Amino acid sequence: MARPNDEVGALLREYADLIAITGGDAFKQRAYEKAARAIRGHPRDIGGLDADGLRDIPGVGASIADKVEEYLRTGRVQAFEATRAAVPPGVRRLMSIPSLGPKKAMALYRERGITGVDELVEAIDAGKLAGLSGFGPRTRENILRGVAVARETGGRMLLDAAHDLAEEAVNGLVGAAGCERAAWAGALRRMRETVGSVDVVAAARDPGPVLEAFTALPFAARTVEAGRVRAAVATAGGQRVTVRVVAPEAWGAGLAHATGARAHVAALRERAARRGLRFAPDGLVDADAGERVATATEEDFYAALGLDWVPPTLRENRGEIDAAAEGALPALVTEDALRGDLHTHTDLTDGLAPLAAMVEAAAARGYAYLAVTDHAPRLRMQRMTEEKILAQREELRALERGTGGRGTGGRGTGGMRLLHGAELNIAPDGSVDWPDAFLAEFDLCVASIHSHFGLDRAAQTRRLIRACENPHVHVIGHPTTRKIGLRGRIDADLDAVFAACARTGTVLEINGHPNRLDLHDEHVTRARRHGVRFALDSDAHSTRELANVRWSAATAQRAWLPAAEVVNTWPLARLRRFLRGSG
DNA sequence: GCCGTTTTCGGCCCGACTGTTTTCAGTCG
Repeated sequence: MARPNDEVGALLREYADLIAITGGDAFKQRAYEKAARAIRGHPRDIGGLDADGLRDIPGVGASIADKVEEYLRTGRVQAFEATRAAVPPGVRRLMSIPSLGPKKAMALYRERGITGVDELVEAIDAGKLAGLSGFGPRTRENILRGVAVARETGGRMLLDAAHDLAEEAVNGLVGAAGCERAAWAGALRRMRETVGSVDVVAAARDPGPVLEAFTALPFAARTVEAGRVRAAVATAGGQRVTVRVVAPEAWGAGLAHATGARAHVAALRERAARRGLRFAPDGLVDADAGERVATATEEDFYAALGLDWVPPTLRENRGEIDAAAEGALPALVTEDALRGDLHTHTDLTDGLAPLAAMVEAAAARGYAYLAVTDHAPRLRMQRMTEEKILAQREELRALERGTGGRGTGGRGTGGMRLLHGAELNIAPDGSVDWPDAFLAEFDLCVASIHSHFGLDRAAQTRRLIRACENPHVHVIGHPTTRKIGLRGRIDADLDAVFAACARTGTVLEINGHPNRLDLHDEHVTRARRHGVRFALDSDAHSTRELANVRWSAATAQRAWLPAAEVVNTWPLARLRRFLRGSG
């Protein structure tokens, strides 16, 4: 893990789980969870902080600060070791299956000796859970379904984790002897929603020293493969990172080969063959002359095949090669084109940063506007009230005027405009929080499903369509509610929902949280056919997470989406007109 | 274990749903 904040967050989270599994104090467990979240979302790198500095992070007190300091100094925490030893690591992993919490995970271990997911599935198949209290047929079914969802991602990395690892690999390689350049490729560069292995390409005359440097990088726990021009390592967490070294004059072809999906590469290879060229991982070669065709850049490579350069997010063989041949590739929406974010949270509900900090961070991104959309009351745990959200509105207006806000010193927003909103909850019947008159006072409302994921198709479809038809609902947040590796999509007739969105002018969100990416690219493609408009949102719960729109933009690109169809690329005046229903 | 404009102890995020129970524990958002 690249960032100490993430590493320490994971450590504290692990300890919180272990407290829960071993039946420790629930408030202590919560304290560790809270500290883990606070450290992960902390805007500054904690690597250089001492115990005093750590204590300034809300949720981190003397005890946790000392433990974190010990960890940063020594790589371990003495006080955690005993608890760790009492629970096999696989038992904790059982908790990642929906419907299995700490109590059930521990029961499986104590009563049946189960210490991992595979063992659990075997035990269910063999009927070994019979008679175990709390594991009736429905629970066993839910477990098997949960495992199936988890296996779909099968240990693949989410985009943010893959990206951090890739950056670390590339940064480590560019300093290696003789390495002229290095870049990440593969599924990550195409921004597929999950990444099986992080693939890096390096350019060098002599591959030896580069490969040596690669297998010696700090994250490389063991070497999986060590060839003449290729190497692969696994991290301590079992994540795979590969590198291929190509000659500098073959850089373009090598990078393209390592980036494209198999079908894209195969189509390029055929195209090359028709031109008397051979496209291989190590470059492009004139088949007759046996001479390498220089491709110093990817543009050179695609040009050699008579093609425009294809953006990596399109390299899936979904028509991009024909489009590139005809000069008809689409102008894709980019992260830079975004003028604002329409779905963000503050510490008024479950966000980590105060309103003023979120505003400041959004302004630093160069946004022209920001919508603040904290949770509404039906998400009970967030304890939202009319009074609290109205007080937030006051604070927000004051910030915009440059006359206040907690700890801002009246700095205001640097010209960025603020939209006051909320993330409403779509009830099973399709209704949302708060009466119409109250909703009418918001600038923008996102509405999302946060409960009753198991309704049948007809009910779920009706539910979403009714939410679309609500004139106060502007955006449907994370429309299918899937969480990658954790929870499947709700069952709904999405085409009917998309049609309702188009008819009512309701925007569909492309949520950039790396474990959501919802809508995902294929549904965006489908929704486009109905004429729907989209919002690329971060769903940020901390200042750092505002950057999640990077993954939203990538997902949108994979659906060939142009900026014109993304409402938060529009100037505020046009966005407001659209929200009011006058398009 | 954290926290404090009701403060150094005694609270802490609430309540619905689910599957299983026969009156509720566990899980989740």
